Amino acid sequence: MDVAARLFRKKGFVATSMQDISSQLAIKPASLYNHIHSKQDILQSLLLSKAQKFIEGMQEITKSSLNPLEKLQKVISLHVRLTIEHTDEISLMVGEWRHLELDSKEQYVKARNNYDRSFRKILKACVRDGYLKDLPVGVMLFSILSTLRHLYSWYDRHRSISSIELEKQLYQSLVAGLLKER
Amino acid sequence: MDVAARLFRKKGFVATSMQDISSQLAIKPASLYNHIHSKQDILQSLLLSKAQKFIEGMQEITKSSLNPLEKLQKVISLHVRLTIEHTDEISLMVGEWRHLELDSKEQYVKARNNYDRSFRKILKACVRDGYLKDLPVGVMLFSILSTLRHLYSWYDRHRSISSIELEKQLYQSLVAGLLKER
DNA sequence: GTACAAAACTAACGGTTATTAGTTTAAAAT
DNA sequence: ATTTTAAACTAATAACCGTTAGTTTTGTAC
Repeated sequence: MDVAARLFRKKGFVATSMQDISSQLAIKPASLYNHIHSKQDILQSLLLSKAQKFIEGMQEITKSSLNPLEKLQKVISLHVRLTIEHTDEISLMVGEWRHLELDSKEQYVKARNNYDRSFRKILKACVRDGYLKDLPVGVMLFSILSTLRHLYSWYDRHRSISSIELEKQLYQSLVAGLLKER
Repeated sequence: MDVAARLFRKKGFVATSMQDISSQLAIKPASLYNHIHSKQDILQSLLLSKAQKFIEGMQEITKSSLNPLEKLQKVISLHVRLTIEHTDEISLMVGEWRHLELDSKEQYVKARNNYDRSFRKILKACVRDGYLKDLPVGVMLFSILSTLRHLYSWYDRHRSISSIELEKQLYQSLVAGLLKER
């Protein structure tokens, strides 16, 4: 799975052949089928398992008793942690999910929409409770989310940074500027 | 080229066959070759021509006599304009450039690096001249740039918004929070 | 040492791919 | 009306794809 994830990321799912994967493992393509059911199955496992981690992380944050701003901070922290731990797979969540088929695709999209909705709720709560300036939440959400989603590409070029430092800088860039002076 | 761009965006370059393209045009796959040299050529034309537009836009801004903050504003405006005018092609610049081959790939990467460097210079100048808070410019650049680069996906779901309104909201979300009070 | 299971192998399958060569039709120019 | 040019066509090619079936090797448990 790790080899596949790395290759899918580098070449894309469709451009990666079973031959590519098997040769990295020093076995024949057909031998792969002793371990997996299909190429599509690899993608599904990779994507759905990581999507699940985001959902779980978000659920934990949502049902906590933190204030909205602290929740927002926790979400950033969640993205940073998962990005560092599963860089390749996260990159697939951005670029290769459209090659999922049927049920798995539907399932994935549903999970992502659900996640986005939770994120939006937190932002709205931040505005409602006076933590953030009263700006249109749509572009605000998009801006924060697209930065967090593509973090893997930045992290690749700055692997030496600590997760704590990265979280701090992201908070500075994404959130601190939107704080309401109180 | 428009049909190809739309299909490349929807299904990905590799997953899009010449059959896919030709059938949308109601001709046979082989007939395409009266107009183009290869599938790869389509991608090259699409990507390099739009990359050129970004380079040109950035050059014009760079050599203008505006102050750094105004330049930053102009760059946002450039992204918004090109995103609205060439939504499909811009999406390819994010997701399909890795399927470029040899020279064209090198050329594309070089152009993008060059663009990023110019962007960074503007940001640094903003900090130097006291327009923006003195934060690490790396994450700041990444955050702004990744939002602007993926704007096409947001724009798709909000096509009714005016470019001026979009620019204003982006400025609010991305830059206003980083302004130094003076 | 023998039995069993896991995981490798070879060989082959039908299907799709981008592309070419050669030919015919349609449109435009003279 | 004739010539020229552009753009469609048919047919074929070689390469590669994911996957299956059947077989052999390898490692483990008794």
